[in-house]
Amino acid sequence: MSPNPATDLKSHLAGLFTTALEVVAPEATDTPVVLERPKSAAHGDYACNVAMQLARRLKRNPRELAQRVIEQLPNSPWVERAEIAGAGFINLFLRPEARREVIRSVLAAGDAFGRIGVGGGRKVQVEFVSANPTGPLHVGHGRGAAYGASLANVLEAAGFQVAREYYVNDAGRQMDILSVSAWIRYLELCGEAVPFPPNGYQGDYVRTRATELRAIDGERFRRDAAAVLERLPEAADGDEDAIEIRMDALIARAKALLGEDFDHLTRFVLERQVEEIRDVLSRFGVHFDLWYSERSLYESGRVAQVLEVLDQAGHLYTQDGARWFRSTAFGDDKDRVVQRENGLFTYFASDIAYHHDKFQRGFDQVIDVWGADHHGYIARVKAAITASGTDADRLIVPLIQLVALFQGGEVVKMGKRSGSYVTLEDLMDDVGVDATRYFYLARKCDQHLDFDLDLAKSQSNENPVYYIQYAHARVSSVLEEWDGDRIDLATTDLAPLDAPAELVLMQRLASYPDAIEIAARDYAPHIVAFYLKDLAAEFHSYYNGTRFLVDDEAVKRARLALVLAVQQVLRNGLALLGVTAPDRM
RNA sequence: GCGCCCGUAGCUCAACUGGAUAGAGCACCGGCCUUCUAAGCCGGGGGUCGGGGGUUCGAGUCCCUCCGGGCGCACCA
Repeated sequence: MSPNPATDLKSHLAGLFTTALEVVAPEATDTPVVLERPKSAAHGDYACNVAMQLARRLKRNPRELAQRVIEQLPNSPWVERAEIAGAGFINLFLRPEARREVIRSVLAAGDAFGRIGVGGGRKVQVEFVSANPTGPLHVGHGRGAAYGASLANVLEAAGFQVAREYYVNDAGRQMDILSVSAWIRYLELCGEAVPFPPNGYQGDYVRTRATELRAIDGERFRRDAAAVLERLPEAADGDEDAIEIRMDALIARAKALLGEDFDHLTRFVLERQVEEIRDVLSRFGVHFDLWYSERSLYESGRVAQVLEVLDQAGHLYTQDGARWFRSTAFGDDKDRVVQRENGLFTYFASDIAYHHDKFQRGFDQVIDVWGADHHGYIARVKAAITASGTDADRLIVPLIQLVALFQGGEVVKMGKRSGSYVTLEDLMDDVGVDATRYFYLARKCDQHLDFDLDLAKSQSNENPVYYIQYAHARVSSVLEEWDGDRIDLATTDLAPLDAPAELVLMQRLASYPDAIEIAARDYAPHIVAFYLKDLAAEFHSYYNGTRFLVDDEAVKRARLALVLAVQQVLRNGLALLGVTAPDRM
């Protein structure tokens, strides 16, 4: 059996139209035959608009052409009838036995139903979350996590070979600031009075790191407060520039006083931070194949190497003491600095190296899931990819719009350094993993998201995710009550299924692979969420109007086969979303 | 000022790469539990798809313009 009978059926039907076109419009046989699933079941199983497309080219009446096409359609064992509708649509109605086939397909394929081949085994990388390890994940990161994880699942189901990756920004100044922040908290624990810098990381997790550091390494990193503070530049409250200068001095002082131990401290803090992020994401059902270190790009010399290559190709130049990449030659608004006047590489430089490395690893397509606030960055990264000889269209960047958190009707302000924000962990604990993931996914990623905490917490029972899960649990309950052997249902006679509600459900089941295909094509996992809601709605309606465990054995078994198939598809879809499919609720 | 995203029912959102009468949930009104889970079902009201122009047989969807909201425009990451 083919992994996707629905696709085979579709191409079979398209073939009928192609044949008809050769007779009706031999001069326009190249007109693409597009079959789509009508929104309304009254419009049949498939609709074709080829007559309307032809009408434009041939300047003829579309309904008349549609009639001619229908007359020339070869007979098919699957098609009951074709009819003209609206401006010139040709609607195909499948024979009931053709519709029932989907139940066999679902039950035979099981968890694999909905796995299709459009990806063709191409290698695609999905890099997502990639939040700085300088603090816990917040609700914005949660959205990227839910989106990226489900997108990866969807692509996998669509037949791509998917690698999930987290880029760890473990290099640069913000990492130094984290180290210094932890160090000062540590010094406090040791009894050294060093005032905490206002632009240090204020969160409690920094104190936790300090406590851990002291528990493991004792007073190894202790230095006199006087030595730490000696001749440090002053910074008045509110003088932002002076505060940053003082921080730089503090970083330099820490490195001078600690020597190699500074690096040791940094690695310790980093490791624990990443570990916490990994744990939270794991609890959220989000896993990665690779945690890629930015620092490693420097240590392996890749950054310098890539820049050398760009330089050789004439894409770099020096101005005002800095090294610039001529990104304007590749469509960017302005050229970008890759190496600063002080000799340090910019974040962009390591990102060039990182993307170069991604494509060198053999990915046909690379997907970077970014927050919408990074959109201005796309042009320069694409420019760098083009400059190094790779087709930049192979990089896809879905932008996740920001999440605004509401509580008590007020926007909750969040700041990383101030430590005042609601973490993803808080959200998961309050709302639950299933509801949180569904809530994030139940809208397009480029839609702003107002996350109402009060609503999510107090009315979590009204979340649509329970509606879908409930449908799944109801089937479990029915099957438990029946207490028969499910294996037998896969081969039972389906002929008794002919009620409208049953035909509608079968139609819906048959369109599941289409939903996967569209979701993968558009990088839109929310398509799956909406599909499941529709399927659940049709199931609940069926459930309320029809009793399954009836005396007539043949009818009972046919109905059970149908609802078992519904349950299977619900489970498959929920798995893509990272939501559990409970047997009881 | 320039760029990207968004604007659809009172609220939160869909609308399958231009299709048929723009659909759900929440909220509101009225019904349905002695029968497989009522976290459910059935029915009802509710819309200038931000405004205007254009392309098309056909526009919520594409183009132009204006209005409104968000986010960017560093030798930060």
